[in-house]
Amino acid sequence: MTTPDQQSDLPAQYDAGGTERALYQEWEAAGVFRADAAQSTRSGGRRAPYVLVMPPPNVTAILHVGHGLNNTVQDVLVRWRRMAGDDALWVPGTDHAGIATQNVVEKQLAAEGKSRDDLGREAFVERVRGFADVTRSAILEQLRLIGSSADWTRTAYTFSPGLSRAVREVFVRLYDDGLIYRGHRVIHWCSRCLTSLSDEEAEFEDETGSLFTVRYPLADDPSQFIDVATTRPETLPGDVAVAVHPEDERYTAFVGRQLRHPLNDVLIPVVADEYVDREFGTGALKITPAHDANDFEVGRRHKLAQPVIFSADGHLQNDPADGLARTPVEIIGLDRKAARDAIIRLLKSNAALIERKQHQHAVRHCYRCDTVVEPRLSDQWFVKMAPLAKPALEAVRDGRIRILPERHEAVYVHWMENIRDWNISRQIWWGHRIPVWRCSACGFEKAYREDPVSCEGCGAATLVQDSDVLDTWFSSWLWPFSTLGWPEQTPDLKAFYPTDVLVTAPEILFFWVARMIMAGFYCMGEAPFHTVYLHGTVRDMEHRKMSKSLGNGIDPLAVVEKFGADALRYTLMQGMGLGVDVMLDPADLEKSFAPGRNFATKLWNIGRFLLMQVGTAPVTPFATLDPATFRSADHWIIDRLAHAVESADAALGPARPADGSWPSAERQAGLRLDEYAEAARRFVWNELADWYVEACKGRLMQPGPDREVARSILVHAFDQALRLLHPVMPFITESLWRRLPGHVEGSLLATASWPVRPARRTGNLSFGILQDAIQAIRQIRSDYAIPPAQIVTAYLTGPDALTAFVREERALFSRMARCEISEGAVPAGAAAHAVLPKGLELVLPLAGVVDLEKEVAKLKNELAGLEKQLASLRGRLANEKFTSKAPPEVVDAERTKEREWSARVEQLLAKVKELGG
RNA sequence: GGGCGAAUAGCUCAGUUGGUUAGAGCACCUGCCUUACACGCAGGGUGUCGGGGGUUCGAGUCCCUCUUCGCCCA
Repeated sequence: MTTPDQQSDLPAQYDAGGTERALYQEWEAAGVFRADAAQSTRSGGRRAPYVLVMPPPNVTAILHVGHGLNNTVQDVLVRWRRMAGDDALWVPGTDHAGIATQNVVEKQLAAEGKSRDDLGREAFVERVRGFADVTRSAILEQLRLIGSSADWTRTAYTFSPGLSRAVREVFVRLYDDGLIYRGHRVIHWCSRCLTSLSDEEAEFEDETGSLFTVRYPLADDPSQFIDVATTRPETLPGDVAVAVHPEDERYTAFVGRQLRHPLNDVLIPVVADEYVDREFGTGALKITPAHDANDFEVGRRHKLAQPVIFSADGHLQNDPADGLARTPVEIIGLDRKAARDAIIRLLKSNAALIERKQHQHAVRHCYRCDTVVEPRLSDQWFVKMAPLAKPALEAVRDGRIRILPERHEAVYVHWMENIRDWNISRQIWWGHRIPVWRCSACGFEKAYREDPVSCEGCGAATLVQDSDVLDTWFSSWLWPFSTLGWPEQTPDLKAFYPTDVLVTAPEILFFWVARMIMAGFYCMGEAPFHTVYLHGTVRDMEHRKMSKSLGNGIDPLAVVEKFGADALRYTLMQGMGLGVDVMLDPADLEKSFAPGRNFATKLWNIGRFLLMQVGTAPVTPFATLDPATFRSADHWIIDRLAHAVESADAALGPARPADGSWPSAERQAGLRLDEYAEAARRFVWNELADWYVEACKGRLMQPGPDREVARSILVHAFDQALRLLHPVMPFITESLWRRLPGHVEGSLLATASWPVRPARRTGNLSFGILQDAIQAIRQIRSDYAIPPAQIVTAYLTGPDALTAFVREERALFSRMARCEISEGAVPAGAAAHAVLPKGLELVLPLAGVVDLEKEVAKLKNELAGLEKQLASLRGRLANEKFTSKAPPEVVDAERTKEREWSARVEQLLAKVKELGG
């Protein structure tokens, strides 16, 4: 019964803002998010470890809705497993983001009119460190506002002393194993960031450029020439040869002869090389070894010079080591764009430019600043990847690691099979400095775990440390174990490695995920996780990625502010099929987040009503109820609960492979967060609220044993529903759960047990008949526009067992259908008819309202559709080929269907006849 | 240029080894402020499963082909 106290305790509107912060603090204070290494089964404890490592956001980042999505997925998983009794750990942290962070600070300096060179390396690094220390915690703080239940006591940072030690340790091991080498190679160079980039950091963008045809005359006979096609005339000064295909008859006579370069008169040879594509352009290729990776290889094969004709910041020069004046004086010092225009002019004046036409091609850009990448010859440190890739490839092939959605596995395998060495040098200052020292006296070189004092080779104190720093990913690839203390053999490392699921975006499959797998095998001898879950991207209504430059982003904290964290989380999860992008409208947050907001409000109202109806008096524990005292609705809701728990479990799990490797049947199972959210929502809204709560309304008004059964089951079903929903809507469920009668002071839903599926009851499941009857009456009411306030009367015919059952539940029936059941004989005259399964019929005499013709037409319409289907079904059953070839169970099912349809056709025919149709 | 994938309701997507009258959410239409909720309740499916061909007793599902689109890689 309602008490004034409770009503004031439960405001009509759920106040997310006033609730969430306090609840979060309560969880943290209670240590809910802290994992205990000693409890892990790997440490002799009794709980299975379940571990996620958070993809570390950049220190420069602020929370965007992509982070919201990524972290909500992880939080749902970790909260689910925590409730399921696992030793659940979610490791949070941040990434020092070398190039990005250095760029931000350099911009700050530029605003002050300074450069990093003005400060010098040490002071600059200190300045960046100061900046990063301030920004680092901001995004983690924001993650708390969306409810992330990460273990903040274990917060990691790629540039912390501990993780830096891990970086140095793995560098030295790889160096000593011969897997790190320094190479003189053509790499991707960003002439704005002044650093090299890995293949992954130099991203392709399609561009419309030009394809130029340039004429190179023979040195000893200027009347003969070769026309060469190029997209990059600015590299012409660096040409050292022209290559043709050895089997290209057009050029056979030229091979071995000298050409006069049209720009600088330098003599260059014609070489034959199979790399040349005869179909492309003129079939002749200019070779610029220092500014094209393929040309570099061709140059090596033919022992050609490698002049570097661009300075580090992208201006034309003569290579000081080359000795030849290849670059015309008047264009020295021009940047690449100006150089191109100038060279085109020069070629035109020499009549050497033969043709210029539009050309579509993919051009690499710096992933940080979007500058066009310059291939450039330089000394860089590389990791030899093939040996590392081998076990990482095997693990995915044999199912120790699965990648969801499955199609990404093929992408992974393809990349791994064609893996290229990894350029890990960056010519910047913010990052882990390469721990290699070289003796300027004797040339001795070695990688050191501890800074050396003097040269091991000659004893002189002339060691100099390499000036490059490491690619940031060289620290993030250690993340699953460096965060747990590696290379120390810590209790955490023992208890929590390997981790379970890696949740991230597909864009960094190669950058990060693949490399983590390789590092896991190299350092730990074991895969770092058994599942890679690649989720979709948040996009706007035009399917564009959300980005700062487009201004189409959504601030998740604004959403939290407006609708609460639960609304944000639920909306993201319900819209997120496996690998499917989430579409949100930045211009209309109301509409975008309506699913979460509406459901949160609905849940609050269900709770409010249910708790008021049930009251505070003690409730009989569900487990002690005697099912013999259940009404049909009780059996039904328990059955629906069982189904909901089963669906949620099937959508989320299995949590891990049973034997260390995924059997093919489970390889793509689970992690359907949208299906989990929908299963829980359906139970709460469409079953518990729409039917069961309504069905209980009458029962709760009359004291007695039946009221106690209803109270008990209401409380039980709602308790289970809140548990089911807690991972996706942690705040509102927690605040409702503690108000349930019988709640033990101080106990938290966040640590309550995950629902266990009740045994499916085979007993009384006849509630469905009532639902059919109620819906049929509602439909008739709607068809004839009967005002809701008007109570109608129905006459019941059909098998005795069914009519008796409906009469037994007449109170519920009349409440939900607003329809009384009459005991008398069906009166003559116009009436509406509900023809239900199993021979049950409801007749509603609605004098003056029912249109007999309309009624007959409705029945005939249904009859026509059914007869058509039945004819096709009978045709199939009459086909001897079908009955002999189809599996017996299929044929049986079709026969059963034929009987049911026939019965309904009979019923409808009789009805039409009765109505004189 | 190479690889992977997609095309099902207005939108975003499910649809298991081929076997119900092809489903869900959102949107939409109609009627309702029915004593928790209009951020709600009740009722309603709005579809040539991209086109064509084939295999089969049976195809949204398998094969071929065409068209369109997306992603990754060079």
